[in-house]
Amino acid sequence: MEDEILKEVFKEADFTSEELRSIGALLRKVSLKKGDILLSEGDTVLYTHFVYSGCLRTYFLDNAGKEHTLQFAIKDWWISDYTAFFTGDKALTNIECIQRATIYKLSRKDMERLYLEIPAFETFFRKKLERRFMALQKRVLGNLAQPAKDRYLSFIQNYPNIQQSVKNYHIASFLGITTESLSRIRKELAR
Amino acid sequence: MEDEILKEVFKEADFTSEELRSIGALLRKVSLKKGDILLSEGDTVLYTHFVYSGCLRTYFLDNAGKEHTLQFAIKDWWISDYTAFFTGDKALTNIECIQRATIYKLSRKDMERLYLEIPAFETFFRKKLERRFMALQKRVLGNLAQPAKDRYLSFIQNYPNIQQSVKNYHIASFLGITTESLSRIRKELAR
DNA sequence: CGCGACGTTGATTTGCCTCAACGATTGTGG
DNA sequence: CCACAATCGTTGAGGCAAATCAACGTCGCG
Repeated sequence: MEDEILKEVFKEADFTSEELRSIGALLRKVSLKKGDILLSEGDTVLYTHFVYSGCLRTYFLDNAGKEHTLQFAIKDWWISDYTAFFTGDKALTNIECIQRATIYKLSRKDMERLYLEIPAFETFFRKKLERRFMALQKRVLGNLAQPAKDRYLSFIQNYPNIQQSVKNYHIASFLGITTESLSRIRKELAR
Repeated sequence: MEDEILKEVFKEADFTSEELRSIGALLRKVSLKKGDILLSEGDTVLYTHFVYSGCLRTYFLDNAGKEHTLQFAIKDWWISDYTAFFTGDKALTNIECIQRATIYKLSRKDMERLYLEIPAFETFFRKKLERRFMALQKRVLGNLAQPAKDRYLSFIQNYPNIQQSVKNYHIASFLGITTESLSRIRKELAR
């Protein structure tokens, strides 16, 4: 994997150049086109993925057949079915490429080894996890405390770059509303 | 701090007994009675807290004056305003003791030092964080995909021990519904 | 061009909220 | 230990935000 890309993946980390090299040797490039499924419900989840370009989403399919988007990922984000990735259980979600993407995958096995060998590696992912945790908590709070319109406004404010890459029905399924409701909200805001 | 308690706090961790001792030296016991406020909105959050006994809750107060419970914590759980604790920002939430409690607090400063000195300490909290992350994601999914009744059923199934310690209006504010709605749900389920 | 995917609009329904009143339970001071 | 108040939970009537169901534009693409 190319050096500039590797530096970008771990730009906030505190690695020596040898450490960086040995980590980079474990990342594998994957190219995806729009519509590709990176992961399906029921799969064993061996990898987490760094998004170098493009856009992906994790979604859950409920009993009624409705999709609920858990996560979007664009440049510089990591994406996986984390619950399955952390526990070893089968995936409950699906990951779909929604805009032609280049990603780099890293296996749980290699991560476990790196956690032991390179303390700074564990620090890097602990901090990533802290940030993801905060974002999720903010989302829970939004779901509890805000009506749909406010959640939509927060969304386009917090993820201006994602908004361009995704369809409105993806946003609706992320916010927990129907496409019709989102359409009406957007109409009202357009005034 | 007493050795048996210390062992319980870190029972899943892989520490040497010297490591355990030096960590234990940094934990401070705090006793709380029902109604005590451990942390208020606007505070600087210097500590995270291990609950040895009793029950606490983290809640957010919205503009309309409504409470939204983010987290309950009973025996063996850690509790804080994590967003403020991680970032150093002021707390946006409050933490209240809802059942006489004994807790042990650990400062961020000490944690940072331990992260550097004892890699197994970072592993311990990374894994804790992974579990918290999974729980939160499950909650987001529930909010998106389930009606109030199903969320209530999941709650009493997942937290049977907490249910005894908290009032119904605490549960309602956790589920994102009113006490009246919860009352009607319970009535319907009682049949 | 014509078809499928996406977004919009309208009519109606529904799950949950609001407001108000009233039991039940808990806690407390006399 | 009882009396009374405060807190907590329940019930009912009415309202609202968002869902459902159905139909119809519009855009992009094979």
